[in-house]
Amino acid sequence: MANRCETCAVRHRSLCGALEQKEVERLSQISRRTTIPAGKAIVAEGDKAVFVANILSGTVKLTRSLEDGRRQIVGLQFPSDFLGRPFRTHWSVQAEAVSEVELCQFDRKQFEQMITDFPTLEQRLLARVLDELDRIREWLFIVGRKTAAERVASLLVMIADREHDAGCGSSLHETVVFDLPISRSEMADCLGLTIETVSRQMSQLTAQGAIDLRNSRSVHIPDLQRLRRIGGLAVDPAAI
Amino acid sequence: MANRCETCAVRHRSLCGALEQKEVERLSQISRRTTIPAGKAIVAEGDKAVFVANILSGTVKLTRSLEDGRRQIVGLQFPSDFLGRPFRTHWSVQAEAVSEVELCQFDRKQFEQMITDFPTLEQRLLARVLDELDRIREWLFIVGRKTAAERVASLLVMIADREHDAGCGSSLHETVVFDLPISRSEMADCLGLTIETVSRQMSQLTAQGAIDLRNSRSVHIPDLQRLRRIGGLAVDPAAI
DNA sequence: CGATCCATTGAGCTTGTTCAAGCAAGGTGG
DNA sequence: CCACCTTGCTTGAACAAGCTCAATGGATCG
Repeated sequence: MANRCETCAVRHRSLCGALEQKEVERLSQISRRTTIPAGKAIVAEGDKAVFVANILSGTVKLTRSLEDGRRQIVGLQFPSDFLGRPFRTHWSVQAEAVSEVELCQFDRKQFEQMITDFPTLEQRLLARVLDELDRIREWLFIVGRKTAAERVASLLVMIADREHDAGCGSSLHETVVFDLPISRSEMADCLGLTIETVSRQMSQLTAQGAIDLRNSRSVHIPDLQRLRRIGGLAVDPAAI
Repeated sequence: MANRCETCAVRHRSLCGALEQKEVERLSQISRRTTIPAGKAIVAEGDKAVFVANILSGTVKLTRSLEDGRRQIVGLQFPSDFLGRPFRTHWSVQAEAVSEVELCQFDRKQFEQMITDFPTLEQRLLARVLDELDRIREWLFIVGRKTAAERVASLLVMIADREHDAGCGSSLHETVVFDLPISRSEMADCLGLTIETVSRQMSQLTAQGAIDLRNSRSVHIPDLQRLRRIGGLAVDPAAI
């Protein structure tokens, strides 16, 4: 398997998209694919950071929790996202597979060497981390200051955006249909709410006609802009 | 003023600490010092990103807000912290001077060029952004899942930690005295609470003897570990 | 068909908000 | 120097958003 990167589904959207042919080859040599079953922890808070990875498929949640069971999801990651902490010896969050997850792993130290050798890689990583910082700041705002209804609407919009993030500047009043990658309990942990409150808000959004649930996971959004408005979000999709 | 960096108060703690003599000189040439009075906005959400900066003195708050007045502080920055968004054309948050602030500004594009030319600078920046990501994830957890009392205690601990972050591994049960850089209203905006709730919690912490207020800004913490426990934080200072 | 796992719904309660008043410290001007 | 504001903090009482506890409903799976 000289260069499986050539057939990688997320090759161009991921970090690796920055690299030249020759560089990809070197990266390919230190990569290792793994599959993690749904629900399994990938790493725990405090674990030694031995690897970093690109997500090839599936959804990963990053969580922090207290001994008494309170839990907060501090990051949701999707295919092509980068998972890991270069230049850090330990994980500061737990990472868990929400669905079955395929990873393209690299030994952390070797990856750090790659970063040092290939500035384009480092710049792309920096840009990604800055993006993530933006997103989590937005998230902090949502959790800190929005009502339950606004939070749930915001989460749905965010997931809808990230699910088909390819075409971004699409038309107003667009219709979106997608499967929620996460359960009600995980939605609650994202939003700093309880399951029950999330459920009630979902029901209310349904009653208002802002969303339409085929089953509890399958969401139909007839008018994304309207949901954005309910969530108190900028109506301009580019603002994210 | 050939090289004012030599006398820079935050030289070694800031990004620039990574640089060689020759590099510092080049950076020095593109730097410009400015002073911003307390309470004044440095940049607004959506502003063009024309500069980045190191904070030399003072405290900066990063905020996001809704038209109806709801506001959330999504970052507090102190001397030696880096302020700005390299590789981004616009600001995604408002930055405001909490106290009078001195900045060491660089033209964004020139700074980006420096980053590209000096990998050590880029790596140090990356490490900083990763640190900030960690901190804000911790923050999201606090705002999403902790009670008012825990939030206020956590904030006090965080500020105490950052105020005299020099000596970190100091003794248990240590005593700390410091001035709050922020008002009650800003504390509330950090924590997703109201002024009144913050005030009540401060009173309660005082009643419990966990803190001691000379005046509303001057905080005496007789036992930092105890306050950590009240805040539901790990008792190990290194865990941050 | 029961068993299990989520999700939904209801009723009452708690925490933190809202609204309103009071208080202390620091100007300002007569 | 003292009345008068202003500003920021504190405190109280009533209220409401979201939580807790409990019951019910619907899938899916052996």
